[in-house]
Amino acid sequence: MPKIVDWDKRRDEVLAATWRVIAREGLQRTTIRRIAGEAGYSPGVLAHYFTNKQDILSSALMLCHTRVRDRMRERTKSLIGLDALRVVIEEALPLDEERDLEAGIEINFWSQTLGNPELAKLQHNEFEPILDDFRHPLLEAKALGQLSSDLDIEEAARALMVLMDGLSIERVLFPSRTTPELQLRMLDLLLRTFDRGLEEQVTVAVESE
Amino acid sequence: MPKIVDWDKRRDEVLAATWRVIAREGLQRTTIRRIAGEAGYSPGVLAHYFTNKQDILSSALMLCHTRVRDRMRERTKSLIGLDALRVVIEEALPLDEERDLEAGIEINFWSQTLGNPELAKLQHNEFEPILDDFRHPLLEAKALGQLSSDLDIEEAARALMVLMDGLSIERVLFPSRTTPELQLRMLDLLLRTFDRGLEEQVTVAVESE
Amino acid sequence: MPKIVDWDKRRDEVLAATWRVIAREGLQRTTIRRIAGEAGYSPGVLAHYFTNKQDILSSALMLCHTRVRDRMRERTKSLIGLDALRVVIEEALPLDEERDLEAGIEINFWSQTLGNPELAKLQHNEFEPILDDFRHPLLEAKALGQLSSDLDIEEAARALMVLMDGLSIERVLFPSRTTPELQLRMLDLLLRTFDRGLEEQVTVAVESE
Amino acid sequence: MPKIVDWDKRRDEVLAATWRVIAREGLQRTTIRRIAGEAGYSPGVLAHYFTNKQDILSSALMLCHTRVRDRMRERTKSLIGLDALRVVIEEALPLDEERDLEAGIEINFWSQTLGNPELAKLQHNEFEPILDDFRHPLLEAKALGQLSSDLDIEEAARALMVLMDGLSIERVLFPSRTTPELQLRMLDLLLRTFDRGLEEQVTVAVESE
DNA sequence: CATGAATGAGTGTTCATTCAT
DNA sequence: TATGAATGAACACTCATTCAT
Repeated sequence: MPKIVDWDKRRDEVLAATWRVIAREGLQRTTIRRIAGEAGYSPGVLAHYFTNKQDILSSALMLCHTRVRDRMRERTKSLIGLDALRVVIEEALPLDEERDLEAGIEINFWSQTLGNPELAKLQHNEFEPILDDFRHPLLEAKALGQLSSDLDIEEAARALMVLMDGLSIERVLFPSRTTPELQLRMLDLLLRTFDRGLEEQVTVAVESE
Repeated sequence: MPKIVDWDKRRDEVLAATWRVIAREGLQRTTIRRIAGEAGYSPGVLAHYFTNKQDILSSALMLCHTRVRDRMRERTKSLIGLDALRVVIEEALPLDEERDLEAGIEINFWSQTLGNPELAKLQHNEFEPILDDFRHPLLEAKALGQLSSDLDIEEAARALMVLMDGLSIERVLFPSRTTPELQLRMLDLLLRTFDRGLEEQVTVAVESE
Repeated sequence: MPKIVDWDKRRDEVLAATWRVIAREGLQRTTIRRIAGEAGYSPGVLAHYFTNKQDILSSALMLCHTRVRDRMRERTKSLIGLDALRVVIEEALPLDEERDLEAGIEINFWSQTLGNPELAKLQHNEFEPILDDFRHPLLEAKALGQLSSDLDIEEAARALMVLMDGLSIERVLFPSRTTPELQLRMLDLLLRTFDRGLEEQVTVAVESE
Repeated sequence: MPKIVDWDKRRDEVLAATWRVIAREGLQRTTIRRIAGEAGYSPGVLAHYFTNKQDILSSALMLCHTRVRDRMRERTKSLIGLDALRVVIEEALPLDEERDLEAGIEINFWSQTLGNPELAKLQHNEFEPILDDFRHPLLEAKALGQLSSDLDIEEAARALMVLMDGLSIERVLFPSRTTPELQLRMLDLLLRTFDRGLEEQVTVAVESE
């Protein structure tokens, strides 16, 4: 009877080790040897579970997205509209250690993506699903009358995505200056513009003159 | 009779070549040999003008910042307040090819920074000056009464910085989906929140009920 | 109750798989894993039937020789002299797909043999038996008066062996230029020199002047 | 003033070392490290003079052909016809240490060629020139009346090529049994068949009955 | 000053072999 | 017996760096 290992469990072990190495050393210094060492295996063993380094890295990035999205789904199960939106965006922002790590992983892949067609394709495939995560609660909220009826959903979703990416890189590069509190203030600033459409604001401003 | 070379000119030539290589090949494939080849020199000559590869890369990043800042200064010489602010932020956003290139360079360095204390230090040193570029016209505009008197300058400056970084990465990763027009709409969305402080908005909203 | 496996059958299965892999991938790309996969077994099982990779390869080469010799024996059972000789040499030449394969296997081992004492010893042990396959029908034919009485059997046998090896490599490297027809013409050229000894030819030539 | 090395001389040094390693270890055990060590350089230096290992090996094979052909040209400068033919074929046969080495190199490449399209193409390109080396003196000799007027030059040239390859592999695998004397006897056997065409032999044979 | 030859460590990857199950 | 997980060395290749010229 041969030794049977849980394939997926091993893969997850290796990917977890990959994350730790990326977070500690940076993606450029993330080598197969270091990953294997971090996971407690010999370098050759990775060949059993991944076709090559690219596979490991792509899987690590996918795992990053998957984890975030799983948490979003989990925490928004019984929420709708603005409540759901807030949870979604809060899961995407680097507000605690776990999400700091995820933000660091993601950012490490950005520059890699530029010269790597395979990673570029993966990132492009992920674009719409991520946007959907924002679009869906936005649509709900608008339907519920929680947001301005003039709100451009596409623009709002992109604004959230830009905020998420901007805060991620600033948190990672300047952690002490990009506290969770600051991030939430920035988020509030943006969300408040959704409340009241631009035209309406202009109208009110004119009236108040 | 020793040949006298223009030290700074040589350095700038090399750094320009470095940019071209980074833009074409990505930072990971940017080698000393390729930089030297691009600049038309032999690999060994770089040792005369830079202490090592790290020095070249750091200098290239500094040059990126310097260029942006020089253009900001040039174009805001005769402007103040909101007009200056707009020029400053537009120089920082990837709205044309030149700034696309600069955004690409910058982003290439982000992941490098994580595992590289020297680069990290450099980035930290750059933090305040960049923020100052936003603070200064904001303060002017506020003093001129162009912005809400309640506006938190620090928060506004950071919000601009976050927007700049967020739009930079999205432009680089998804250029066709992050057009100059979209960027300017996002910028307007943010700037409009500066016009009218949050409390005021709330007040108005309450009044209109 | 332990499972009883047919040892020799398993070995033959593995060796057949080895041939297929060598023919498809070349000896250099012939790995234990690929052989095991081709045979439908796990990599580790080969250790039960062979001491190591070298053993597998040596056995595969032996099988190549054995097959040729078995066919020779089978087809020459009721033949003697020149008739037997022709069958023997035709079995050894790459005149059809099966023998093309065998020639390819053999040639793959040639270069391996040079740096591999074990294979070298095996090839040396095979030298005399192969030569015997030619010697025996040659002796018969000479005794039957089918060949020149001056014929040096040793030289003739070696000439056949050289022809066989030369045609094998040319067939494998340049198949379209080394057709079965060409091979048979070359064979006839050689066999005709056996018919009439050299001295006799010279004599005739002198007489005809 | 930089250190200037003779590029071609270095390449030849490396190729000579490559030959020695191939002859000693076999092509499969011929690694870049071993070649570099044999040449007295560090492994990395080979990258200066060759694009990759394939380049080294292809060049080594080409050098093998070039050397043989150069010697042929040199030694046949003042010879024509049968005299030239004999020199040509003797330069191609492994009759001394130098040509033993060349034969060993050539044979090592045979099996490699099978799974290597680049080498295969090189071998195919070499086919006709090699054949020409035999064709040319054969045509001369025929024109001079030194060979049978019925001789098929194409067939004769191929027969010489087959003999050369066959004797090469036998010399390399069984050096003690494939002495220069034996090789020359085999060569004479073949050359004599060129003297007197097949039809003539048959005619004479019939007449003598 | 400038060259480019040379170094040697480090990369991803492959693979024969071992061995606990 | 049979499995396939695991090892660790070897591979070709890349590259920052050094240094004699």
